[in-house]
Amino acid sequence: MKISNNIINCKSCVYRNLLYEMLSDEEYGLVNSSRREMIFKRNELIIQEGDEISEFMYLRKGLVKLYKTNSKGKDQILSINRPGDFINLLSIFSNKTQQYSVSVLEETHVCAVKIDTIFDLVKLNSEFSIRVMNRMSYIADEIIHKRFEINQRQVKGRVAYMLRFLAEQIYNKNEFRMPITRRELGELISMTTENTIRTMSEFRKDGIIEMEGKNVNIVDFDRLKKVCEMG
Amino acid sequence: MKISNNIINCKSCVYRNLLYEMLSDEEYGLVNSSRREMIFKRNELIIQEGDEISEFMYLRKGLVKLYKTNSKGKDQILSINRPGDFINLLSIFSNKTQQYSVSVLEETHVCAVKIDTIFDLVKLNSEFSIRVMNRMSYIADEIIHKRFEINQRQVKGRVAYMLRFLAEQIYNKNEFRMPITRRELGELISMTTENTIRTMSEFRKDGIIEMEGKNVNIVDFDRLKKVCEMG
DNA sequence: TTTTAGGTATGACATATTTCATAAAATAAG
DNA sequence: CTTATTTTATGAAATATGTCATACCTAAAA
Repeated sequence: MKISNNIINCKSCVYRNLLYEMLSDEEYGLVNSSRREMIFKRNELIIQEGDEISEFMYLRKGLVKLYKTNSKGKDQILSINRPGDFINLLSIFSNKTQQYSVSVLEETHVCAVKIDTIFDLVKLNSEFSIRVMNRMSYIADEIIHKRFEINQRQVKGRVAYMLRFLAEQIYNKNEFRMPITRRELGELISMTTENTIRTMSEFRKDGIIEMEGKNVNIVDFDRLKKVCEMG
Repeated sequence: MKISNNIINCKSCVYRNLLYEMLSDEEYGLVNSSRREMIFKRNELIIQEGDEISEFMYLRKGLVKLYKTNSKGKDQILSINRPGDFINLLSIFSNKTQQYSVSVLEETHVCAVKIDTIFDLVKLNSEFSIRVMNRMSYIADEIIHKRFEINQRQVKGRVAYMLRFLAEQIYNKNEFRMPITRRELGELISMTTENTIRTMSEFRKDGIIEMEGKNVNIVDFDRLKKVCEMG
């Protein structure tokens, strides 16, 4: 990780609308003065489960995974997050430590605002409070809903679901470079690496996708959808 | 459902400490004046996914399940909730409809406060806001953590985990009457009813539990724990 | 450049889980 | 109280998934 010294002006930030729009100039100044920006490279750890929470963090750029590690050292990925997502909002008001780990899939720029500032803003501006609650609600629903969808499918349906997610939500096109390994894909859908690889191969043999290393091209989206809906 | 006319005084309510402790007498008065109390019997539906959210609801007494229904009509239970749990707090600030259904396992008394009142309180009292966020955090973590635990186990481990949950968190004793059917237990751990039943029978044959209809007695808790930890 | 570690790939076999069938027991409905 | 429906129960067969072994490829490290 390195601290960025090329800090982009907040006025032009996407979060101005997403979270900070109701703040007065003075309140917005509080955010800026307690804010720092960091750059993380692939595989770096941004947040470790169990750490003290001292900053509220969100992505300005990049892609990360949010996950938990079990007692046997196995990871379970809860979500893939990108700019516009608040990576630790769900834990900030918990009076606990970080509940999830976050690590980097694609080079990521993180904005970090001191948590005390966030508490101050909540005290100063009730519109901001409500927006924070709104975002918490959204984040929780995203994670819970994704698990709900995954749990009712079996391997093929799960892989299809995640490929759709990547194509539709993350990259907005049918051809993309997988941001995660097959093992990580397995950790996302609670399946073994081998089965995940096998299923991808099967989709290739069936003519649903084309693959070359990490590059994936969904050539028969309708069939992918069907597999996704069948379970 | 029937409206209760024997409304218990809020001053003596467990929620006074859990959620409302920082409210002034005047603010607390707002809660009371927009509050109603309802009684639901087993299997009644308290909240239907998709309903408009007009009230903030929580249990004074009883036991409920919170669940989602998939496109094929199958339910997936996300949590079992009892007094002290806020059954729709996670959805109130979402600007959406109810995200989960809630139905009754054991006769339940529900307090319902108009959602406008909750918004007013958030605006009036920032300590209250922070407490609300704290509770949202807690609720989301509970659901997410439970799925995390369930997903890393196979049938035996899952059933063991839920039996421990019932014994340790819900009833505080090793002998209890199952508040859910085997099918519901299956919906809670994402397994078929048959497998769930089979696993319970196996635990009985192995001398881990005694069973008679819905009555369960965990006679070898150590072994149940071991099964739970093995996965 | 060579070495090393991790990622992708696939087969064969073991195990876990679902599905389908059937039946007794318990509970709800008339 | 009788009848219908749901719940619990179990077996056998089909299917899905995990495990172990092995190989090759790729990217990072020495």
